[in-house]
Amino acid sequence: MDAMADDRFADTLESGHRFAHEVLRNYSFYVNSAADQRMDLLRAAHPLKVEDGHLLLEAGYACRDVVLVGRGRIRTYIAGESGREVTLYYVHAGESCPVNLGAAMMGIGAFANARASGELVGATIPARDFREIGARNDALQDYLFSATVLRFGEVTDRVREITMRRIDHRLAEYLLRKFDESAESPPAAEVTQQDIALDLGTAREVVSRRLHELDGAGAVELRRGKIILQDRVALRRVIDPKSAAR
Amino acid sequence: MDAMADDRFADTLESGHRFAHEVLRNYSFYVNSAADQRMDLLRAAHPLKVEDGHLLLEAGYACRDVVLVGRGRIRTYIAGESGREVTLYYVHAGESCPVNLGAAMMGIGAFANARASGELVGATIPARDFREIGARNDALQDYLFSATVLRFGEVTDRVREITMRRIDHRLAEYLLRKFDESAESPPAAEVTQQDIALDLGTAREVVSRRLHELDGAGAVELRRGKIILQDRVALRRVIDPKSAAR
DNA sequence: CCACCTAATGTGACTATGTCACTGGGCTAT
DNA sequence: ATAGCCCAGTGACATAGTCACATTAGGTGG
Repeated sequence: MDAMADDRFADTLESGHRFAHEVLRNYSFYVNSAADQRMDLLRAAHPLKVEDGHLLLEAGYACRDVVLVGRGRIRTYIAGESGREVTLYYVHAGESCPVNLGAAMMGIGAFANARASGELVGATIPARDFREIGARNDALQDYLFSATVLRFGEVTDRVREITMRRIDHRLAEYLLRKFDESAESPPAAEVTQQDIALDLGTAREVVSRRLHELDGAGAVELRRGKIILQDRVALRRVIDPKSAAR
Repeated sequence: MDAMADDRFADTLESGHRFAHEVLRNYSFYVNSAADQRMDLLRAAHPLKVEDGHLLLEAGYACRDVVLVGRGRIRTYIAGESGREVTLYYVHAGESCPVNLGAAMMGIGAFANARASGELVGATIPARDFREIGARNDALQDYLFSATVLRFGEVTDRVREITMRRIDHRLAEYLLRKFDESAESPPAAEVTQQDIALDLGTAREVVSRRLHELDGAGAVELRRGKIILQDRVALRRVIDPKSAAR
């Protein structure tokens, strides 16, 4: 379905379905489905709008709905009793979360937790309906497998990072990524040290100390809830002493 | 297909296919497939027999075949340059490895390494053929998704263990599992400390020290390449001081 | 049986990371 | 202003990983 055909199609929908369509159009399995199957999906979808921090999945608990993201993102993480957490990955528009898919499609308890990270707009489809539609939809079957495998890869990369790399390297890399996403100048990352700790799977105190090293080296400037880039080269040097380049 | 029908079916096969059948009969997608699709799988399968340690998957490299296990097991793990490794999971008869499936079905590089752990007998199916057969086989599609999701759960559990639990607890649990599998009396685990370290994702030295604590506590007796259970209750007490029970 | 070799194990010293307990600063809603 | 709460800083200590060697149990070939 090309963009124009898509727009014409959207115009024919009643408003409830139009909203679902806006969410679903991000998903390859929807776009690649036949028209009648698309309608089945639209009919099964319910609008979803939740605020920051809303709990979507809890480890050990089954879940009734498949969640599709239209705007915002979901953070999937594991939590220990001590309050420490490790972010597994973020789910953005057009993506999905195998923990959610697995729990919904297979009727098993979730392996991890998931929360809205910032305001989240999307749609939910009852697991029952999703299963039914999936049973006769190859595009959806393909999607289930490939989406899950790709996340699997992300998680194994996570394991590698956590077990094999030093925290200061991972922190520097994390900051570089945030700075690249920043629209400010100089680039700045609007995150608390706690946020960083949760994403890296370490303790806030550790982040605090490493950040002060980076500060001392003149790589960054620290503010409350904000970190400002001072010297990109110095920051790169933490990861690889030779690559002062770029 | 019930057991008797299965035997009759096997008798009709030529010897090459009979071997593949012996491997494939462990797999739900094969058992649940229609007869013609089973034959397609048999025809595509090649026998596989490799010795201990044989490398089956290497991180970053594509792989041409889907591996099916008939006897023995495969260890899937990630490796750092320092020689440390973390076992992600073991693949037994009738199971499969999403890293393998993903790399083969999607033509991408493997996320991790895999080696035969002990002698391995099974079959390989060229990725090309497996993809083709999969495209028109719902049982196979289902299997791909559910097998991958279940491993996904195992790996997230791994992450939880590695990041949230103390090594001595994990070690004690590991030993208890090994002892439960032991046929000897008193139960004994025939593993080197290095093996344990790789499975737990820690360093051999750490295992050595923790084992000596357990030895000192009278929980186990240490031998070269072997650990013998002395006091199951003491071992349990490491994990949970209260549960002296059982 | 013995010399020799090697994989497996033992250990000290040190570094890196995580935990605990507490301090203090800045922001916001009364 | 002021109470309360995030957010951040820090010392002291516990746990885990690294590095560099020393030691030893078993196996092998003479």
